[in-house]
Amino acid sequence: MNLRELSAHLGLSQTTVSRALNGYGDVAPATRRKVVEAAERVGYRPNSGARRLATGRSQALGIAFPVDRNLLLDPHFIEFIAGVAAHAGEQGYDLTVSPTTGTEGEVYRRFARMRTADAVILSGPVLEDPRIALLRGLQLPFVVHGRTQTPLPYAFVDIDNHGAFRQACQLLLDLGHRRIGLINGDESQTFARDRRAGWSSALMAAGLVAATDGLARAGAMTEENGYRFARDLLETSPRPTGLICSSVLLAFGAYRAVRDLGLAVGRDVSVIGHDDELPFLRPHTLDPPLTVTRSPIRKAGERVADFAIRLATGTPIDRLAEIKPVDLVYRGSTAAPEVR
Amino acid sequence: MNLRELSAHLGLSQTTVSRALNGYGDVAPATRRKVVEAAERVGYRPNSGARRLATGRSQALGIAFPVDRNLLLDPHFIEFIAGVAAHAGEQGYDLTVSPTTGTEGEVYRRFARMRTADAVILSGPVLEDPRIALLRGLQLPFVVHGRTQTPLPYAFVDIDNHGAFRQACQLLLDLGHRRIGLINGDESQTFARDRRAGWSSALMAAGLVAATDGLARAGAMTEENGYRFARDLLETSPRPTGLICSSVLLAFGAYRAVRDLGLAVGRDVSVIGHDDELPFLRPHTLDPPLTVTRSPIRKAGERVADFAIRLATGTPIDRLAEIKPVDLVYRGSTAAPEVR
DNA sequence: GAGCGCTTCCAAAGCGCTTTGGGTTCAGGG
DNA sequence: CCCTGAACCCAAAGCGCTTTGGAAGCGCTC
Repeated sequence: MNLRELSAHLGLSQTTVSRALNGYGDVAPATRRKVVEAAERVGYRPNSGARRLATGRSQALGIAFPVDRNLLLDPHFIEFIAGVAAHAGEQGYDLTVSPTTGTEGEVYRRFARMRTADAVILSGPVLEDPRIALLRGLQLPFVVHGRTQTPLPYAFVDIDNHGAFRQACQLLLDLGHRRIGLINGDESQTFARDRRAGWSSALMAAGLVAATDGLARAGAMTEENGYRFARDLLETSPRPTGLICSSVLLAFGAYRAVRDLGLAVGRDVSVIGHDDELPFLRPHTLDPPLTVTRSPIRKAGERVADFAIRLATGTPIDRLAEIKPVDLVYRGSTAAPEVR
Repeated sequence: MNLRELSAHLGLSQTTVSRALNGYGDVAPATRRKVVEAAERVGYRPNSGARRLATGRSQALGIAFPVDRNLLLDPHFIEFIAGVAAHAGEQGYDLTVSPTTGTEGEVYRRFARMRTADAVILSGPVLEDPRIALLRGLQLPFVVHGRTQTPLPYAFVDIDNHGAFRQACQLLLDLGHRRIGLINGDESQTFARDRRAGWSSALMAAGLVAATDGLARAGAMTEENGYRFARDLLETSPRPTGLICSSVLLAFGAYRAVRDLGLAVGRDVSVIGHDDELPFLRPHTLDPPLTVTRSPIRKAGERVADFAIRLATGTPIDRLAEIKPVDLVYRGSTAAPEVR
């Protein structure tokens, strides 16, 4: 069933039916109701190719899917995509994921030229991200998950990484900790830098300037790295009594390291992790339950999709910037350090 | 730059340029070369909407993305998608993921009616899967990752789950184990049933008919469940000396359970896991390194995409069925049971 | 009752591609 | 020298939708 058939069936012109269905004016309420009902009844769905051709818009969001880079290793990214997909779907938008090896430029160029996506979503921004300039050049609307350095305004959704990690570190300081290690994600990415900055700013403010030296490790957020980094830090002397991890996966590894060294989480070493709410790794099921800074990455995905759609439909960029606050959830993995 | 401009630029008709670019006959080799070069040079990309409209095909593969069901919790699914995306991209196909809450019917109907995907990919089939009939009814080509029960032939890619788990169980039997537990994925899904059948057939063949009773657990393949199920099994008496897990994530949890009970993997309890080669959870990094049955789920994704594209371009279904063999990799987590 | 402004509808012109159904040219056979 | 067929190319007709530029009808006012 296509538009022509539907309008013939209704005894109306294609114009009117189209306008009725797309919510334009110039059509009497009664007519509109009739049209909408009929469309519903016969199960009319506009052909996406035709609409795409006629409007030049594709009703799709694009996202580059790096098949060999770190991002993919990363369940965080996936959970984020889930959020994007969920919201896009609700709004009748498709999500086109285009895999890419190496640089994403090729994909964006295709998106732009084939008009295959109305807006694209940028993940894992680094401090000076060449993709920004590329997308601007291509005139392809984009929204960034995270932030980056660029003179011009751009649409983004981020969480308060700095604040979260400052607060986490402050909590440990307040409990009496003095040597607090940081197990961070890849510090070429902005979120990780922000977190490090948050952590060190708390230490600085407490007058522990030297305390940042050698107490940070960074790398891909895997359990394995969590173990390695934690073990590495815990073997320095004097031993840190607190560890702040950029993900639950890292914290997971840190727990294992603590145990392996014959220590106990909570008693000997306080641990805080950042919880993106990955559904298959829940911090409260750890033993002891993990204290976390928490911000659901899926929700961020939804918000990003929302921004992307609005951007594609004309909302000005400067309205599309958001920094979400982060919760701090106190659980059993943090305590005052033992007196020695 | 569109076709018309390109052909004007070349002094040829749109027809010829189109035919040259799409590899049809009726165009002189020299002309073709010239056209292809020019297209390359000016960076011509056909407008996907227009092509879609003209051909009725979309050059896209579809996949329903369940945002609230178990699948999504599941890094296995994601790794699979990565494979699909990688191969699709290589072949110039897009991957449209359409999120769905609850049933996938709505999504497929949309795919079919809007011709938004030339073929769809079906994940996590259950024994009697209603989606099969639906897709057949919609005339939407599909390929299944896994298998299901249906009278008519269908395209699928599966691994030898039965053989793999029989072999894993046989290995433990050969080492002298007699009580061997199974920690399985959700047994409404076919792969999990097949694995259970493989496990029990090995036990049966060894004359241990009763040994299957109460020694199997099943549920979502999370670390948490791995822990719960393993702990549960290890607290039965007599204690099983071997555990076979349907995923490394489960095995991960099982390790934790073994340790928590003051036992040691390898010495007191032999563990085997199924390794889908999730890049962020590597079995050989466990301590002791995990013995696995191994089959990269990403490769399966690539193969499924390959099948889907071929299906969309006319390859008959009966050529598109494949059952991959599974490797068994022997590592330190398996040993002969202690004599008691 | 002519003129005007509204509302409601429509015919028709594209959007950029593929594909049908011929043309035209040229070589070679009768 | 004409005819035939092969090789190459082209004009034009859609594909199904949106959107422009009116037209028709209606109730007013002047």
